[in-house]
Amino acid sequence: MPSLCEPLRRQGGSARPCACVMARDSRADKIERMFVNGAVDVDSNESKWAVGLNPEQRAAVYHDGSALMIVAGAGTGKTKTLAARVARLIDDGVDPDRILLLTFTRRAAQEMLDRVSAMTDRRAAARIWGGTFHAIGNRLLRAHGEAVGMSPSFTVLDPGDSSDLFGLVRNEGNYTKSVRRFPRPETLASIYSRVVNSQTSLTEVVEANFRWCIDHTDAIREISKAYTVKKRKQRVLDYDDLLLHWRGLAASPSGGEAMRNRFDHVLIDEYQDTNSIQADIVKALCSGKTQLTVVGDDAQAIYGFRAATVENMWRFATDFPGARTVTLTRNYRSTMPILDVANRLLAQSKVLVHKELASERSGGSLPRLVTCADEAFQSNWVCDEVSRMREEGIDLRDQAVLFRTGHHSAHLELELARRDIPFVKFGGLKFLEAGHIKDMLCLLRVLDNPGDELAWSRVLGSLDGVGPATVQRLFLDLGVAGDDSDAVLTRFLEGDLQVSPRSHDDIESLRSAWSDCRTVAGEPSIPLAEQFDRLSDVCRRTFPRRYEDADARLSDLDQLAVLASGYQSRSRFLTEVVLDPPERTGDLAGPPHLDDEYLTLSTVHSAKGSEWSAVYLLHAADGNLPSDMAIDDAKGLDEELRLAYVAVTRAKAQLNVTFPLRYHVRRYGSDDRHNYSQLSRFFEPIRDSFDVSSAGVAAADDQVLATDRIDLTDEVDAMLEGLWD
DNA sequence: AATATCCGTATTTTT
DNA sequence: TACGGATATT
Repeated sequence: MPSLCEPLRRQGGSARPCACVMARDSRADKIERMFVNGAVDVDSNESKWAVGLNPEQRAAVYHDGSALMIVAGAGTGKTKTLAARVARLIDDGVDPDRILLLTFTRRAAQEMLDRVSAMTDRRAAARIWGGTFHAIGNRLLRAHGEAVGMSPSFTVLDPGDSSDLFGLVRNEGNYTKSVRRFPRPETLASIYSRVVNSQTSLTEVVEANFRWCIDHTDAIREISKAYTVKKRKQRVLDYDDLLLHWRGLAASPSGGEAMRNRFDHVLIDEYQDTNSIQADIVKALCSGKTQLTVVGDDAQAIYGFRAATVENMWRFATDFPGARTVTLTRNYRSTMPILDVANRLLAQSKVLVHKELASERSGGSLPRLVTCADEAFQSNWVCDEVSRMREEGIDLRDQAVLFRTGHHSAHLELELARRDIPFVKFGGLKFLEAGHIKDMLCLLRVLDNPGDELAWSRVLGSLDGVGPATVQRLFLDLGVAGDDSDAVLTRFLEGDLQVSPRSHDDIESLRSAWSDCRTVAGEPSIPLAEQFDRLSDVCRRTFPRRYEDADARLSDLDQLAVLASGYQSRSRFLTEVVLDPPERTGDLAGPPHLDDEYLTLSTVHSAKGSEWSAVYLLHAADGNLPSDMAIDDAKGLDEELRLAYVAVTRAKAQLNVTFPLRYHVRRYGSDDRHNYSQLSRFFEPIRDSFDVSSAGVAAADDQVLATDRIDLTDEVDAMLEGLWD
């Protein structure tokens, strides 16, 4: 729908359209209040996306002609601005199929698209290309990869698969035998990934980030090469390959032209967390007439470990001559006392030019800093406080507990469970890592790509009476490593297999299920949901032997089947589930309870982009935040500081920072070895921005006595008991 | 050749 | 705790 500003906007970026919209501000404010109250019955002459934008946001939304970088501090309405810009483009007549919206997570993409579709034609919004770099890369490679000699039917390896493949290569050479402490498969995979993503030499990467592996550099080089060869042969791509091949496609003469003309607008969120390969892709995409918009905040760059570099932001004007920069500093999320903490944290940075955030919200109570005697006091304090806030009307959904690493919440999780406070944890273990999930996915993967060695070995190894040696022999007999992968499946289904007699039943079950599900002439014979049913039959045979809790795992498969029923094609499902696995642990634990009240537990990394009324930051102790692994390195330390910044800026009204004085040294095990810790060096200098208190510290001596009394009583009782004999 | 059992060792963050 | 690796047992 054409807005009143249409003719003026065409002139691009002038002050006049702004003035024109500003004149309607009081009405816009009223409409925004209606939005907030859930009344969305807006006058149809109003462009919904224009509602409630401040002058800087408006400038970003209306900008036209050159590349645009929006520097958006925390809570300054960057999602709103980007979504409004996309909606404006659509209303201006840009073909939504020619708009590409790249985000950091799938969740962020979905949120953005939801907001866009609320502001403009819903059907148009649904046609936008939105997703992560990896997901979009996957989609484009399947569509255009053939132009550069790629098979469109590649399989995507999840990070676990990559590690397994490294493990395979690692075992084939005799690396582990010669020397002690050879890097583990996951370590090899992360070194490799780091090399690829940072585009620096292996020697440099090992020296800078994996010093403890330095003696094995040559072996790592060999293994990495062998890993690459294996991937190519099996027609599988890992996460990094999706970016590398996309870049290759965009740079190639044949594919590049199609890429440059594919989109009219490319918009990228969280630009501070892109790496140099992603920057190359962006440059290739936007070298023609395509218009680029990026949004980012160098103060929130927290993915350096993944070779992301804020340089991409700092170099933006050089990379894209004539680019315009718009800076958003008005914070609509947090109260000023919270922003004081954020500002004072950022002022400690050695690398950032400090930008002050100013709150548009009045009032607000002082953030609290709580020194806890130990983890138990910390968990108790948080649970008490969460419940108290809930009684005061702040839903659990509007509260979150944040921490630096996944296991920092372990103790709290137990206490929450004990008190029946429901929670979900983000950023912990991925369900893809569960063995039984992999079992099922591998059954599907062989059907999808019979050249996939990893999937074959997992499936074969799960059969009764088949171990490593038999797997090896079957590989040879079937020619799994050969060239014609489809023939491999035929040989398995129809050929004579040399296996022990006790394997026959399992093999027959597998053959029968696979035959029913097999793809014939490009078309699967039965729908995906039925394929799941048939393959579950195989799992029903193998699980009881392999897993103690076979029943629970089988019912997980039912959940997975529900997830799968949303997809028509097997390969689509496999790819999506690898690129976008359910994020919350427990997603498969029971029926979906999305509407339930629950408290959010999240790593700081996974909390990026979210906000809650009340935020609790746990373990704000030196060695945890900053992590002790980053302490020697100035760059790493600065990233930890930004992590603290991201954490505190998630809070809207109530910020609580806690740390236990006494904490267990060992992550595992039940011994009582512990250390005494100090408040994080980031928070120590700004204590006076907090309301400081403690939990259990003054009463520590009493506590010890109380414990002693209990022990003593037990002893006395035990002694007395002996007397009755 | 497969499976059971025991030992020793783990460095954060995620697409 | 959990997993890889080595050794013992079926």
